[in-house]
Amino acid sequence: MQTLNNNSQAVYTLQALQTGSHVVVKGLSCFDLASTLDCGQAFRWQAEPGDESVWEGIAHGRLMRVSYFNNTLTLHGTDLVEYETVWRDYFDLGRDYEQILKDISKDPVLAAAGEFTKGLHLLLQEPWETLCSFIISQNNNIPRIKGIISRLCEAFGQPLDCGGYTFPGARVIAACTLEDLAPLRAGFRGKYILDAAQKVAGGEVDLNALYVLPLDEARESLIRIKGVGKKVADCALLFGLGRIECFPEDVWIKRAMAQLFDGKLPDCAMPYAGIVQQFIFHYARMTKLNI
DNA sequence: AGCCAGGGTCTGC
DNA sequence: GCAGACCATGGC
Repeated sequence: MQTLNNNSQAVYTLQALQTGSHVVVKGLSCFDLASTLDCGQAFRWQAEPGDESVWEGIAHGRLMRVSYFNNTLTLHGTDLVEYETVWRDYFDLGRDYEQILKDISKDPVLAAAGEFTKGLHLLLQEPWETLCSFIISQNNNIPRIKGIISRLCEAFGQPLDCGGYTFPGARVIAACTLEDLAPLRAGFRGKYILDAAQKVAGGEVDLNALYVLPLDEARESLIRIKGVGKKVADCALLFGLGRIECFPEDVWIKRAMAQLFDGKLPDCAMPYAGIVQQFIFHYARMTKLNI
């Protein structure tokens, strides 16, 4: 079902129903939990052992258990109000990915990458958690990023009734010393985490302003933080603030761009740059570009 | 053992 | 503007 919002952009509306303490979203054809939750945009999701159709993670201060089967997404332990205020946007369920796939398939390489990664959705995560996570990501590998973040949450987050810990707020981290952060084993990134927390908690960097600031100004604001360059800033803007015009270029993307696209993103991808970036990243890593 | 990991900073040209 | 050393840590 499609309707129009006040910007005259097509809005994709899926039927969501509440059954008991679950919310069920039906008719979701272009969706895949494994590639969405384990493609290096978020670091706190885990598949049920032996079952890639059920995942558990903590976001927005809540433990969420999701499953996807037969074009139906089930969100456990929530209600329609929370779905509409948090999870619909988090899983980017208001966007028509079939249409995106159709549009980018004008380019044959993107068609292949899009088909390969079909179902991968962009996640709209929380700004501070995303910024902090991608500061930790620099010159690092995904398993170790997950470990550092896990220790960060356990040490400074709030325990949840059902297990696990929330991602600690910037204020909590800002009150720490470098020695407090030592157990995280974040290496040289510890001082960057502290500077980010201090600037965010102190209001020097206003993350909520970044939703609407012109892109270059938003980027400049983030780059004031020590340890934040263009790539980390773009990741925070894309994954934490939904700025899909960002196209973060890490080592994999640089390799893929040179090898697959002769350095230039095809025009048909431009309206969805950040989303397509995620397709290319996942495609490049999974195939190791041995084509 | 040595290289690499969703980079950034600092120095020196 | 651009190259190169360096930054901590852990997996392979």
